[in-house]
Amino acid sequence: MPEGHTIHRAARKQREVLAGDAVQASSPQGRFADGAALLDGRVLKDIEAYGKHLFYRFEDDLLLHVHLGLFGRFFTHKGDVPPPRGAIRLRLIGRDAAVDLRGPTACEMIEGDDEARLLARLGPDPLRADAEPDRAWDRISRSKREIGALVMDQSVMAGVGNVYRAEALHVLGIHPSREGRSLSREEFDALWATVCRMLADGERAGRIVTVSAEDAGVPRSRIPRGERTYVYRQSSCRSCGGPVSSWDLAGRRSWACESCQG
DNA sequence: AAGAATGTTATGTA
DNA sequence: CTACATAACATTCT
Repeated sequence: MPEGHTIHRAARKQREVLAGDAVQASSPQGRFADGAALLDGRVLKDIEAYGKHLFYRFEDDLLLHVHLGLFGRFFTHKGDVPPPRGAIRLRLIGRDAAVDLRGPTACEMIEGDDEARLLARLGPDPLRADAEPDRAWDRISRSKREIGALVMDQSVMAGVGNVYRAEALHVLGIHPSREGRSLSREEFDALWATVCRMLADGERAGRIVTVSAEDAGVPRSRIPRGERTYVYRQSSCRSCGGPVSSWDLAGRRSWACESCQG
């Protein structure tokens, strides 16, 4: 479910309801019991998102790293906290709400230079004010790899996933199979700006809607499920109506309109 | 009800 | 060293 926008949104929302106070931490399913025991009763000082990674900073320099992976999800309970059902890896209960975590790829206590090592593997994050897009340009402009593989490579830029890769390249008319080094600086700048806009938009809306209201013919908030993207999981292009081809690119399904992105 | 999916990493092969 | 493929792992939905 998550690309970078989901992660940043979770950080912001959870910061509002959890940060600044002691939290009650538990791992009802047991797999994270040791970590939860360490965190229980401590003050959660801040939550920070970087790409698709989340860092929970607790008092006494305790640091929790969470990565949702493909299936991970948060559930927030306001008011009464229901008894845990199923495989909840982590439950944090704060003053205003409780947050459950299920299905993460990573939910672990880290220390020392673990955080620095993780961050060193990440490219600039379009949702962060401190992002340095030139770092992404350096990689892309020198690479023979396909641009569709590069934009999803978290060490090139952090936060873009399979939906935004398809959609961002589509609106710019760039075919995912083009070599990274074939992009002009202008094309890269437009790509970066588009990815920034799309991710920020997704964070605000809480879901991915790349189709414009004009193209959809209805307000963006009312576009039906399955019609919110131009080419991602589409058989025909929602922009020009032409056929959309799909194939495997860097281990994930990729979509492109051969007419718009020829 | 099998299979795909808004992801990453470790490992093997060329 | 680079590139690419495969497997592994997490869970929900159709």
